[in-house]
Amino acid sequence: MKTGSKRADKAIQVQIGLYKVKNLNKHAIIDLIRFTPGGISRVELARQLGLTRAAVTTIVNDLLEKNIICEDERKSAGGRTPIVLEINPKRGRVVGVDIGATHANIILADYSARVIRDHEFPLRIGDGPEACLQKVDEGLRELLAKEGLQLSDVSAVGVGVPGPVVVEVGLVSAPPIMPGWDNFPIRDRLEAMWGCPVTLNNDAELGALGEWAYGAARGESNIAYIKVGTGVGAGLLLGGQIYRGSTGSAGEIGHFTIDENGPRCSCGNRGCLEAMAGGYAISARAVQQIKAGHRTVLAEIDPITAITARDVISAARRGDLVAQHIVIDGGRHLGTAIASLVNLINPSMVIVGGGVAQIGDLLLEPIRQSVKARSLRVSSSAVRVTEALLGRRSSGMGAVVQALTIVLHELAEA
Amino acid sequence: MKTGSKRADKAIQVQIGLYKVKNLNKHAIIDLIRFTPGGISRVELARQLGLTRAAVTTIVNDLLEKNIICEDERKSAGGRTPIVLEINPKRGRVVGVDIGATHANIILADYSARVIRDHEFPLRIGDGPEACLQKVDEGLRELLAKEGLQLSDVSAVGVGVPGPVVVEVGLVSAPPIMPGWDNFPIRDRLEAMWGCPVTLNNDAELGALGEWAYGAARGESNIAYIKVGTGVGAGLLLGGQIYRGSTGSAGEIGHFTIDENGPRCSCGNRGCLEAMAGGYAISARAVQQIKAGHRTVLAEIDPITAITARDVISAARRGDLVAQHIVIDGGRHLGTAIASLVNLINPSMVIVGGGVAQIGDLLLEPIRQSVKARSLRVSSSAVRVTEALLGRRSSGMGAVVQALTIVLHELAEA
DNA sequence: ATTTATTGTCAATACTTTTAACACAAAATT
DNA sequence: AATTTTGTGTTAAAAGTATTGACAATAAAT
Repeated sequence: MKTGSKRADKAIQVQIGLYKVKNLNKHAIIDLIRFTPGGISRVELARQLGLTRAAVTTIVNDLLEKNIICEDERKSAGGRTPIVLEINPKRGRVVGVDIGATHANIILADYSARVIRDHEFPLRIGDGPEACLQKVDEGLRELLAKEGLQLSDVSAVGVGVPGPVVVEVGLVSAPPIMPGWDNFPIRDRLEAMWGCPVTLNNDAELGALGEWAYGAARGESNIAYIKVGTGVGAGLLLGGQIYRGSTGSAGEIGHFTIDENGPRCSCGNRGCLEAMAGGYAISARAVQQIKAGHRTVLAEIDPITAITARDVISAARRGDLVAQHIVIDGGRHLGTAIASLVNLINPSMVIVGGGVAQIGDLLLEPIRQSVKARSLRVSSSAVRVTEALLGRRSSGMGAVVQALTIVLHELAEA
Repeated sequence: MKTGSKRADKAIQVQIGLYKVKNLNKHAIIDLIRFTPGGISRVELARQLGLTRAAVTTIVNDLLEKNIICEDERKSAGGRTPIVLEINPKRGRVVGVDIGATHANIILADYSARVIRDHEFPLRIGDGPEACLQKVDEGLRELLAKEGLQLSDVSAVGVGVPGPVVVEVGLVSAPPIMPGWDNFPIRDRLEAMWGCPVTLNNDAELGALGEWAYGAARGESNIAYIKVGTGVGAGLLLGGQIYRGSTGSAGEIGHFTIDENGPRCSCGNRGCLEAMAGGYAISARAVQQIKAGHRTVLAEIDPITAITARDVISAARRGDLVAQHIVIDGGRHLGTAIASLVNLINPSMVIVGGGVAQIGDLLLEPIRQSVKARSLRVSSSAVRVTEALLGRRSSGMGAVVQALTIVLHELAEA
């Protein structure tokens, strides 16, 4: 019947969070601009969103007026040179914080998500929220000071933590590895401290988001980011959106049963992935190998109970055979779990990140082999298993994405 | 700035397929009407979709004019009696077909998805597409004849098959248990045979959809439907939508590795779920028990190699202890796989359906126990494990939902 | 009978998008 | 060098969809 008012098909695909659906197309345009590397022209926007050029022009003019985007370089084509639109980087700054089990990472970025400066420092999640958030606060102030900036120069902050997050409220619920944080009002506390909007998310989720936005998974719709650190967790991005499940604890593959008769896990079960391939399992395995008399540079560490997964990794990288075997075995177990994930989720990409992932193919190859062997051909042939392109910054960049999501859509609405 | 043209928040959540996003709110209203049991008033529509009553009135009037919906009964409330809107059942009929490994099920339903008549008959998927589709065609014609109807009285048909479906094209790709069907143009063939639109989907997906629309999972957003039959497969409904993965093969839990050293599976690996809890595994286990000298009514079947999973189930239901133990063991293995699914997906509900599921708690209890023991508390305490409310008709009703989705939104667009 | 609460409609208005015509710019062709 | 082709971006009028705010309808409570 009527033909008018056509809403963009892809608008729904493009959107990240659940921002107000008012001005759907305006938000879709913002997102398409920010997630297209090198900017995008009006015509291309129109094509991808199924809108007319005229409609795009009006919306774009509005965004230009508000100084959210800017017309930048030009690229040659067939006809008239298109004007490339980008998010205006000079408009302001946001911060992404990735709080891990043993380290925290703070990233200061401009509105087009370019890193201005970042800072990583040790921190023990077990010290509880008060002490940790204190340290993060200090770290942030320090970072800002180095750039001659103040907290008031930051428009929003995204924060990632290694536990199940109730996003709407901004706290973690029943986290396995964050003693003392249960139900602590993390977001509210930080908003009070910093005087700007804060979003709290799970770190693996943010890893997936970061890699999707600026890393290895650009343009993919169904991906899993595997964070291999002290624990093992997955962040899922399904149908173009972060998937959190019904209570925010989706992606907990650390306690996948891999061997019903395997070693005991801290959760009480046997043969959990974490008990067989996590950071603790890796160092424990090293100790065991040394005691069994295998020759390795790791034996020089004293006491041997102080051996960390990091030590094993770096020994493996330097060619230590025992360490390499430990890593390869870990990869095989990881692969078994990832194979199940691939069978269930059928992603187009699996990205391995986190501390342990820095070794690259030594870990990836056994994973790929297990996945190929253990998952259905339809799924395994459709999936690429790669390492995180953003390295240790995946989650931090995901946090930046979330911060920018708040800021940009807020600005557009105003 | 502007206030006008507010699109409904929930619209995106409500939508099932990816129908044209033009007239977004009209489609959202149709869906909300069809999936609200007992109908829904204009005011309630406005509330749930975030629209004004006036806007709803105009859209509803349009739908009334087109005879898609009707004003039906009335319910008392506080003030003026609301007028309840429902899909007009008299407007036409659709058909849902569930093609399984050993049986097919055809459902004839009116536009408000009420079953007019259904028909189940044996069929071997291994006979290939030509023979099977022939049989389905005969079955449908027979069914229609009994109601004095013809094919031209059917507006659309939804079809489910037990393999990975490429929905856009309407065929299966590399199905593990559908020899001869690979790349056969199922949808095109059926459309040519029946002269009406046909959608092809995976049967487990349809099970999830059917239970979500009219069964145990009404109102839930993240569910898994586990189809336990000859094989084991899961249908996922995540974020209110069917989730198919990147190549349409999501939900293949049949080859989850449960025990790295378990029995060989037809897929070449060891310890797959299907090899430990599928229909074949169950009957094989029964034979083994009989040979080991255990007393069971199943021993009366001659030859014992002819024992089917159905026989074991019915024996278990009638109290045979050996059969019950076999079922319980199967449930435990299923539970292990489901626990991994729960950890990864964090659904609010897991629905167990398919042939084997008819025994109820005898199978469900061991599943519940395994899930509770093997998945994180955050997730396991949020999930309810129940049996399919629609019984053997879950997938067929899902197919009806798909058929209606085509028809109703097509009518609304015209 | 009157008040109160809730449902549904109508006309005027506002906002967003389309339509259709045109201006602009660069490459390909004559 | 002039012309054509192709592609990009703008503008004004028209169409479509939703909001606003006033009002009518209807049932329960007082």
